[in-house]
Amino acid sequence: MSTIKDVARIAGVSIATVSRVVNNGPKVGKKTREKVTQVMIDLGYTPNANARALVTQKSTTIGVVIPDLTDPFFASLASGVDKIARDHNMQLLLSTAQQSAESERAAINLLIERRCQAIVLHSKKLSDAELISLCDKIPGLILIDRVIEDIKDKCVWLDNEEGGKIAARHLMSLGHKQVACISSKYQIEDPTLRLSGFSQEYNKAGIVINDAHIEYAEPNQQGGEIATQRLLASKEAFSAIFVYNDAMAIGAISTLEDNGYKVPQAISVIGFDDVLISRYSRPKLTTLHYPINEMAQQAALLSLDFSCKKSQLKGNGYKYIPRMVKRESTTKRDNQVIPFQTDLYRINQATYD
Amino acid sequence: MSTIKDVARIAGVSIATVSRVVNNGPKVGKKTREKVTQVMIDLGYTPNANARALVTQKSTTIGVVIPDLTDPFFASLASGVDKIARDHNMQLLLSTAQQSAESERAAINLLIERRCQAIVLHSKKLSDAELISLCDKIPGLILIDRVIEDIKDKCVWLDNEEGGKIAARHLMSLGHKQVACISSKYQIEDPTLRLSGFSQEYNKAGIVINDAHIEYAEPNQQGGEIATQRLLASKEAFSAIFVYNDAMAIGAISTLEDNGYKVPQAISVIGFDDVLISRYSRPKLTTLHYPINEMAQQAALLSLDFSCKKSQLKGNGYKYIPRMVKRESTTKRDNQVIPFQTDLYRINQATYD
DNA sequence: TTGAAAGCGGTACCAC
DNA sequence: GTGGTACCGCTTTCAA
Repeated sequence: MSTIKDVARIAGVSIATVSRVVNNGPKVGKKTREKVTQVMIDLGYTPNANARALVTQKSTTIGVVIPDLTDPFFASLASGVDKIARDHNMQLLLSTAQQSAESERAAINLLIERRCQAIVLHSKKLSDAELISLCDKIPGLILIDRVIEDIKDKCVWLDNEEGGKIAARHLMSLGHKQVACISSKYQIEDPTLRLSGFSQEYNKAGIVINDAHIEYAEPNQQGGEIATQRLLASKEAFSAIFVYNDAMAIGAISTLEDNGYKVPQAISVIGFDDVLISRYSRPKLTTLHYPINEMAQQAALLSLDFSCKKSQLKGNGYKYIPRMVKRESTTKRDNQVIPFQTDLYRINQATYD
Repeated sequence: MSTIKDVARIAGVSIATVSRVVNNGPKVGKKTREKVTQVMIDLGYTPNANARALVTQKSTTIGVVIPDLTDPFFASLASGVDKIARDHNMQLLLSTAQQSAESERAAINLLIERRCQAIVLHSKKLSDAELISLCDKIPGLILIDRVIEDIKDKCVWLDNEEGGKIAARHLMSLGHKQVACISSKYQIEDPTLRLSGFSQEYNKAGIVINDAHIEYAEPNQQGGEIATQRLLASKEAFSAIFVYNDAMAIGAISTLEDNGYKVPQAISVIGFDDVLISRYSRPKLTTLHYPINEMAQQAALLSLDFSCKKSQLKGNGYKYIPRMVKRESTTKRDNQVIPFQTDLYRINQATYD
């Protein structure tokens, strides 16, 4: 691979001149410019971004740390950052971190070694303290999907509790007084906050959601199926279910219909996140939209700002409120339908692949 | 951000020694090593990967060019490359290219500027000739989802035609003699090959699929719905549909059921790709598995090989054959069911969101 | 076991 | 306008 020296030598000029041509610098004679350009083409010269980054002390990459690209949610997050990167003629450097503090630390470190100006970090395992000191070290580090009070101005997050409240209000407005919840214990914070907001809102209306109406399972489709089976087996009465996320909600619908409960006619189901699959399910899922792509873009922008030391002013960070997306899986409570018919219930021996 | 010089100065040693410590080089006194290590920690020293890349003439990044991270198919491709990158202590540098030759060219160029050793390229817009000369320039460049005879050894692709044949055999084995096809005109090659393989296999069995049984639409859910509506409106008889991809297949199922045709009891539907949503649909989609993640891993590995100049031997590249995934949307043709009842058909005025 | 020094491929300042 | 050159941070001989 040819270098700037090769170009200079062959074009019969100095490397300084070549550099000027490459960077569209001013004060280059037309003839010289043409000659150099031609040599660059002949040689297939491509400037070395590493050398450039070294001397200019700035990389043109934005780093992102996420657990897994395979999850459409995180893919969307990465995609949002990528959009901003492209808009600024930068590139995405991806660091995937398994769900462990050690791994997250390593992922961030790789980004720092590359001297990424801007870093968007999704971290669920690192402690607040560690994150705070990291933010201190890296001006352009922004936290996404997490809020830490001391460094709020560097956080972009979703109000999960408010999301729960919105879901509650939606179901209440449809006349649902007996509701069940499916949550998850396999993550921190998010499930708890969503559930808590939901309960609070029902409590405010004088309805207490007792533990018998709450099931916990793994946050995937199968988890939703299992939780729903348990809910049905408990013989508690309910006309709607608030589910932790869309995958679980789809599992819930599947089990409900297998057992003779039409969704939404007999039982309404509301999910959370509004991931791709929620639009493909039948019935299409009513859910709360998690604007992760938009949030990621905001985080990237913010990160760029901080890395340029522009934003020295302490803001309040960016809190997003999920938005209701009414599709087909929720409807008015129908008094004709008995929410739960014991004799109709049968265990559905589904096989999972 | 402190440099190797800072560490050397404060530790009272030369930068050469610090470098040795950083790289676990041999012949460093135990005391010196400890002292230097301590200073590195105190200073929060992180080696500069750009400087390293410059002097060692090798970057520790694998580049990937894809159209869009938001599409789970491409996310899975990127994820496969990322896995190999991690396995080799490297990182993923992502370059998204819009669907234009210009954009693909720019995306590749960014990767070359960064001196990526290995590049996995998904390109549908660049000409064979351009790709060939590019492969010539960049030893570690590997093409995925495309095969060019002259540089076959640098290609990793899927046998789409064979996929069509497999689908045909599956439907024939279930007794389906009257079949319809939904394809797409909005892409090159893939739809044509899949359809061609499918037809060939049916022809071989003495069944000709005529044009009235083939509909074209955009390769998404809505396209599948529209194509199916047209198929139904045509009043042609069929008991199964071979659909270009899973999203369209889900659209097809939706329209069929809305019009009173149970899937698979009345009409079987088979998709292609086996993307995430095919497992979440109801009924779960029978489809052909496109092992993109695995292929991407293979491509990354190959790329690494070539970039090390190990693989000078011309191989034959890697051709993958899609695998049948039987789920719920296909079943034996039921002679009791009249494949198509004209009087039952009604236009379904669906609204799309 | 350690240090001095020559680059890697650029940029940018200073002369001319 | 153009050229000379001092770095950027690090690796890697070669000597000591």
